[in-house]
Amino acid sequence: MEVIAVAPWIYIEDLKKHIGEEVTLKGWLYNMRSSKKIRFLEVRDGTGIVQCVMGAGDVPAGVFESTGGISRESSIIVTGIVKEDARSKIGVEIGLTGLELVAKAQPYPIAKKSHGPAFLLDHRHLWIRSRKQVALLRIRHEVIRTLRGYFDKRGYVCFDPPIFTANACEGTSTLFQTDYFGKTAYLSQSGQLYGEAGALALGRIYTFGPTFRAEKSKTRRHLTEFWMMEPEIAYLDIEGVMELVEDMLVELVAVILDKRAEELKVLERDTSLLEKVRKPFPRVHYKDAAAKLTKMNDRFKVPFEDGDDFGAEHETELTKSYEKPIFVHRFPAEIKAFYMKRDKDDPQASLSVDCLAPEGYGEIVGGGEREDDLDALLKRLGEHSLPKEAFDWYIDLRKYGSVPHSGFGLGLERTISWIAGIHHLREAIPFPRTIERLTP
RNA sequence: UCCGCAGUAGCUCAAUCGGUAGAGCGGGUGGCUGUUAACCACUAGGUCGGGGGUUCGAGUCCCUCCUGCGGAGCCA
Repeated sequence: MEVIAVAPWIYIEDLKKHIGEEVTLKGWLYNMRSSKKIRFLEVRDGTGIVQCVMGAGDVPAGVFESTGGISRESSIIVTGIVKEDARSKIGVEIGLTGLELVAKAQPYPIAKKSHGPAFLLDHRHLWIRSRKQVALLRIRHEVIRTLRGYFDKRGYVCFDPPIFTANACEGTSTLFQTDYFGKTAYLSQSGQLYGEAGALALGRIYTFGPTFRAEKSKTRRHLTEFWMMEPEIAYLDIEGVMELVEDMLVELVAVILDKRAEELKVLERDTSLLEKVRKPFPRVHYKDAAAKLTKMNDRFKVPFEDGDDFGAEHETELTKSYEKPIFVHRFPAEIKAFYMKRDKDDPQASLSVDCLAPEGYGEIVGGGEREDDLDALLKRLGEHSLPKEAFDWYIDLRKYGSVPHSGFGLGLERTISWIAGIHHLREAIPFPRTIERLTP
């Protein structure tokens, strides 16, 4: 076909800066509607979708006719005049002057009408081209950029922990096991212990990377591979953690509302609920939360008892009475990891805190103050029957200039799901890994 | 590991009391100058998840296995 690529190549997101000009777009055919003498081509280029109008007489001889045979998702390069048009969803459309077919696509598996989740996940590599998935992945990018920026601006150092580890970090979750030159290695379930070493070296750090859990969880809130951001700060206490998490989430939500408004609209997110994410977030003592839940036991399938960890239904019920994220702090030490510091005013309680997102999205942040006393830490390791040798380096941190320190872990996909208002975590990551899914 | 739901055309689903397997989308062919999940006509497309059983007759009832989904536990 004819190539008339003299006009400058631009992206669809920048079209409004070029009204009245002839431009070139390089992308793919998202959809086409045709009649005898006019065709409407929806062209996408990764930054947006624009409708291109081709009248039979607008393009060189033969181009109009051959365009009719172009299948969805064929790659094309088009030239045309950018025009303002009130009928367009994005305010502009293109009057085509030329079209070059780069590669014709075979019949595209993803239909314009609905598909089931299994089919879509089997075609995830193509599904990510769809409008909503593009919006979600752009929000994911903005969340990552904003969170990193939040800590970078405040002098935190990005500190990358190893992914291969020799031992179970917390001794709780089931880990993925792999052969490491004849030794057994595990895939990291958290970078936190390494983050503590980093905080004592650099003052305040954050880790950001993938983590792995071999739990056989089959729910929309679980992946076997997910991303966590884990800040760790020397000389910070539990109150400081809550202030930090609160400030971080308020900034994050504000930035996404501002910079990714278009994407939230594509996802039909009710942003009025996000507008309410302002300081302060309610701080609920575990004891008060437990008392509240015990009174509501008639509505639970699994009754709640003081001292229990929250189940999903308890968590949801607890957050229902608030419009913004809440903190629940000072969980019983017994149900928390060995490294949690005890509350000196209540030795049964740990200086731990979870942040629960509203609308039933559940725990997005968990953290607290770490045990910094050598003897207490050794005692905890014993109580949890963890092998002391494997933690020698971690114990060292208490021998050489131990300080009170705190940190938290933020689950990236859960945070994205909440902000974007999506039903299932698996759409918040390009290629989700679940118990039954290793491909694509 | 436990509980629940589902599996019918490439995809999404329907099929009454057990009685000749259908529709929409997608594909193909043709029509249409403002469509926007475009529309209209025609057309091709089926081992009803596998195995066994009941019955004159099974997509439908029974048993069993497989696969997927949702939830619980655990967690972010």
